[in-house]
Amino acid sequence: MSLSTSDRSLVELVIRRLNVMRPLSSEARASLEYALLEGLVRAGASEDLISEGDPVDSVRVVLSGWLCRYKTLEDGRRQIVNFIFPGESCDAHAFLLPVMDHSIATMTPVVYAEIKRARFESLTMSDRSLAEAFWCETLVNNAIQREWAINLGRRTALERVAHLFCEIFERLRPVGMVDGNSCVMPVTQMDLADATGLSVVHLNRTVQELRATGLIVLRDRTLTINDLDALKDAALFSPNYLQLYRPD
Amino acid sequence: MSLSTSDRSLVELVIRRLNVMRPLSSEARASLEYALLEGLVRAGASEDLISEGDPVDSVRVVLSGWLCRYKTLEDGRRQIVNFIFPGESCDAHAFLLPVMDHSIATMTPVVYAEIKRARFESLTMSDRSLAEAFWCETLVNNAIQREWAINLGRRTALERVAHLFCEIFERLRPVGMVDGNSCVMPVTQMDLADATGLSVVHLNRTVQELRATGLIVLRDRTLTINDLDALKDAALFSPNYLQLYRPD
DNA sequence: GTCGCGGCATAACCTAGGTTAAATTAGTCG
DNA sequence: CGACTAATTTAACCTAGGTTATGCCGCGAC
Repeated sequence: MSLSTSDRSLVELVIRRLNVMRPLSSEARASLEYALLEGLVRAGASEDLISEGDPVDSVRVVLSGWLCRYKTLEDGRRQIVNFIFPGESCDAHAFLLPVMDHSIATMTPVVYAEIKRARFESLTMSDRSLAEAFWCETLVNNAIQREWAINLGRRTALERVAHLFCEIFERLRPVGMVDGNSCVMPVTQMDLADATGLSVVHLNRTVQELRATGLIVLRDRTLTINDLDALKDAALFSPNYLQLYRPD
Repeated sequence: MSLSTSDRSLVELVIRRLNVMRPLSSEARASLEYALLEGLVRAGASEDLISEGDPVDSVRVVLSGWLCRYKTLEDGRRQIVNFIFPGESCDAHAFLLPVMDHSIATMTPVVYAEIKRARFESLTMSDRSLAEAFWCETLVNNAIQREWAINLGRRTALERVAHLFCEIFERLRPVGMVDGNSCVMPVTQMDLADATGLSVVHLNRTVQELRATGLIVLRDRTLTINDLDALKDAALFSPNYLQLYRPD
């Protein structure tokens, strides 16, 4: 695939983000950059990249676009169990288990880098900090999954939606994808409903309510949060679980 | 702490279980066994072993008893986000992140082995299969967490409770803790409610319903599943996500 | 242009599950 | 054994959120 300047800067972004998780040696950064640039792939919106039951033999690192992990029940009920944002990897280490337990779909057009298992393992085995950075990502993912459990199990509709907006905003911020108090929101209300365990109708009602109270503006696929602290209060949102900042 | 014959057999059980995840070398088994026997600790029921916000510097491996991971909201709402059963480890690798994002509490008296971070890391660095076995555990945990998301977000009360019973049964089976079609159920309905995102009253109603249809008997802290396949159907339960059996 | 379709919005109605309260039973500590 | 307390059960009532339906808007295909 042909490389553009913007692809290169996206790769920089991934590396900068991993570097925040664990400081990477310059060799690690260089070899990862090389591997990423070599495996660039583009995909359209609403494509399944991998489905529940599929075996895995590569790692995908997202450079741009939004994806989601989801599971479905036999009768069609669908639950989005997590989003995947630029800079994050799809299935680091998933190849350690025989098959996928969930599916991954694109929600927008995406650019990602695909690294074959053998290549990925030789990268991480030759540099401990790189291995740890990817593992940290997996651990944070696990923490996000737990937060979603309490979101789905114990928060009201309003709190859930507010919480999701806070989380999206805070996860997009460190990869430079928020602009002031706004960020893109390139997904349908159907998707938001599937992520919050609500029906589309009630999701819509809830968004109306958040608009009416002036907490957010959601228009033209853009989310604007007028008062982030107030939204966090409404959501009972506490960002610790995202582990965005190392203490040291 | 003094060792009993039964402690030794519990340690065997942990090692057998990890060995199913990844075949372990005999040296790995021996050194792990030694580390486990050295760190035995007992705790009573309803004790917090570690709380949200605490730093972590050891790994606990459960030999007997039930624990749960939970999160709470400021106003007291509580969500149990997962159970921890004998043979499983509490927080393998959690020390890679600065602090805990959730709390872990005992639900019954427990026996566990505590391995300090440095010891754990030297164990896993000297044997790749051991490291992979523990990582697989973390990955399966992640998969369970996703299944809980769809459980909380998209299943009805009856399906949720039935699903939880199926999961508990299937997770206890490989560690020899089911007897025919029965297993212990040493937790209160309050706990089951917090795990399924229901109120205690409705949890009770739902259990009554499962009893009335003859699917289960729940009495004297013992769960008996009369027809496991029927219960799985009622729950839309599919055990893939537990990755209990390696394909090979 | 207009046909068709996907996404958003709103209304009317309904039900699964929450809440409150009180009775019953089981367990624990003297 | 009796006194407390924690856990279960049941009942009455209520509300958050689901369901069904309908209209509207914007957009791509032709």
